[in-house]
Amino acid sequence: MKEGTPVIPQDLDTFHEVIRRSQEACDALSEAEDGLKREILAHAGNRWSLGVVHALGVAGTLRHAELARRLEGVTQRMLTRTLRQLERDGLISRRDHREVPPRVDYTLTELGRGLLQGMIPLWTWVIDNADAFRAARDRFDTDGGHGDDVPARTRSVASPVPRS
Amino acid sequence: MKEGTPVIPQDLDTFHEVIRRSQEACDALSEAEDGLKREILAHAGNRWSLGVVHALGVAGTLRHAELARRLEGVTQRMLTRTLRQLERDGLISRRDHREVPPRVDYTLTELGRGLLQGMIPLWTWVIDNADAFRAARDRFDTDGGHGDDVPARTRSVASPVPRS
DNA sequence: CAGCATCCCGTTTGATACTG
DNA sequence: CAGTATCAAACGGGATGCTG
Repeated sequence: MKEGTPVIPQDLDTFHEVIRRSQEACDALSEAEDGLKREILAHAGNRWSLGVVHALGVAGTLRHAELARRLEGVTQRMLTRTLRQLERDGLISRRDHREVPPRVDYTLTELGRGLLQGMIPLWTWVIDNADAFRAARDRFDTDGGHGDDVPARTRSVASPVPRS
Repeated sequence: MKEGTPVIPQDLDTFHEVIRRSQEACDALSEAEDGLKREILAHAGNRWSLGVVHALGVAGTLRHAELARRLEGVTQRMLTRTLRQLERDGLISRRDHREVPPRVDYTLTELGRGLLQGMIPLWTWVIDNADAFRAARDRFDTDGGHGDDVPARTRSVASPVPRS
């Protein structure tokens, strides 16, 4: 287990301090803000949003087709949808050159860059702990759910079918 | 517009530097990792996951019913679902005391605490820029989509119906 | 109290085909 | 090339009722 060591070495004290701060921040705001928070996160989890934002963050400006190529696997439909949503959220800006072969390009806004920056520590962390995630998942699925760590060990991995 | 000033004052140079670093981190890993990254984010956006993780982060350990009370609005079904998912991801750990009135409590794992910590800067940022988000949305919806910023200004706010 | 099963709805995602 | 329209599948999410 050469990866069992890192995983947030913070003291629990420090940890709760930080959480407290965020707690206050949340309480200081209305429910609407809390919804917004979750909404943004939800959009970020929207399957292609991350890829788009990241691609634009790296490349600066990209055309529709270029984005489609970089994400590879996305359909025009979903790409357009995603772009619309991101645009609506003010994360990217759309520029239509209105030329005869259509030409539209997208770029991150200030807001979009800010979000991307805010994301990086998080998902760098996710990548660093990818093994831990997989291990946890394996453990869970192998036990057949949490199984209950029943004293009588009748569980014996009856259902090898993971439902995810 | 007393809120038009802040919004990430970083230089573009610094910005691209940071993005570059994350780009390398991504490229250094397989597609599976990229999927994992998105998957985690998606789970985080799952409506109740955030609340559960946050609640556990603050309280340390909570029972099923206690969580239900704190989230208020969640159904047992969704709470159980969420807990299962989080458990599977290795973010929380479940402990069944197997007593006669059932008693199960949940707590964050090391991994869960790490994720929560990684989340905080992000969503603090979201809260800080809540106004900017709302403004962007207003702007977008009022224009009737991106509308095309057509030279002929025929748009004149025809559809006051926001479809979200 | 904890949690599972069932039904049921809306949204998201995708495959495909079509327009300017 | 950029975008829309339509259809169908998958999933999230809620309501309700039932177990141990």
